[in-house]
Amino acid sequence: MARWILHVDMDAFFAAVEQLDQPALRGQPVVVGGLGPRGVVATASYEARAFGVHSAMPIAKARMLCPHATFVPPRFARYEQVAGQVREILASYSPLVEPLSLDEAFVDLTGTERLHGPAEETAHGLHQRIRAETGLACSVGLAGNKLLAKLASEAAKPGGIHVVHEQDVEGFLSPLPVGRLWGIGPHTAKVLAERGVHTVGDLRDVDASLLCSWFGPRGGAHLWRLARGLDDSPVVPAREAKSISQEVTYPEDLVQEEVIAGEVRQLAVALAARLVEERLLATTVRVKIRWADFTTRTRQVQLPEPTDHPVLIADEAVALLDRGGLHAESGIRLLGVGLAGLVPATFRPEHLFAPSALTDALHEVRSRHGPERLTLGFPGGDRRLS
DNA sequence: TCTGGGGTCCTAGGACCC
DNA sequence: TCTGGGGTCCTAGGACCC
Repeated sequence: MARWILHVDMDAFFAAVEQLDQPALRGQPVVVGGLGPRGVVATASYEARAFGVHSAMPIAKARMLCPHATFVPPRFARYEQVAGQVREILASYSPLVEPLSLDEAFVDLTGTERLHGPAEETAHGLHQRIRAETGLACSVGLAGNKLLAKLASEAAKPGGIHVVHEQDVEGFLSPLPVGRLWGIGPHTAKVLAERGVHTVGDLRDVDASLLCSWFGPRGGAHLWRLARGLDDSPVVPAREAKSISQEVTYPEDLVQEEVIAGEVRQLAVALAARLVEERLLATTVRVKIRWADFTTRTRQVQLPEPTDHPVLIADEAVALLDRGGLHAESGIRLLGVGLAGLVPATFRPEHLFAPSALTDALHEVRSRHGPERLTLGFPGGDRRLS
């Protein structure tokens, strides 16, 4: 069966929410972003974009380009609230909704025709309902897969609907610059440009074997499919986070070792609190450090067993800093701590027994009575330790 | 105008085991 | 004596996304 995938993208989301909540800002240039000396633009309203302001631009430059804009720090809790409203609307059309970020989502409309009518009508209805129920504009793309649906919503901006039918795929893709394709960033775009490939049409004309010689067998095959608008990746509703992290760029570079260790501890403790909140344990601790000259290093270590213990995590993070000579020679602008290898915190042996004592006891019983002898009861059922 | 913060995925090399 | 090949785990870095 032919698929219908819809992509919704809220227009200038953070800025639009600010304009919604503060009517005086409507029709005015608004820039949402970090207001410190090292802040960057998260979202600029269309009025601000007219002055050349765009996402990821240093706030300092945005102030030069558009000094009369209103600059506001982000209010993520509020954006989250509105995003939830939008997700609820989307969920009323299909059980398969995949949020990509706060302001974007895929909806699989395949097979929803009997309930909601043709996909194209659904797209219009959904577009209207978001406007009516949230007061915010969005752009909607509709096509046969995620790759094309996302490109279609971009073509629909601002505030429109764009449908890409199967017979129009080649004509739709050909003139687009390769960098617009999902997965082709600045680096790949540059490598392609050096080889005379600028548009998706150019890319389609490159031999598969040549692409593979440039980007390896996997990368080459991937680009070959992208150029043809081929993508069979499914719309995946909720996915578990694989890692969590927290990092800070300091207004001024840090140089004192004690201060740096203290900051890393603080980040580690905050992350441990998130673990507890989300009922997770972590097995990998990472630190990230960025010097004044922007060189960046990471170090990571595996823990002997999963934990959410703040002191343990903080100790490991600080130890990682010392290992591999991550010191403050030239001043440090960013510190980060990350946790990975996340597992549900349904069972935490370290709180019942000292870990080594537990392990020893298990060995003891097994060696005497055989491996089948010992099982432990879990809150979620009866799983055998191995 | 010096370049955020939250993530995901891929690659490459080394250790280690069989 | 100077030689293997595959599989898996771990670490570090980097590209990419919003």
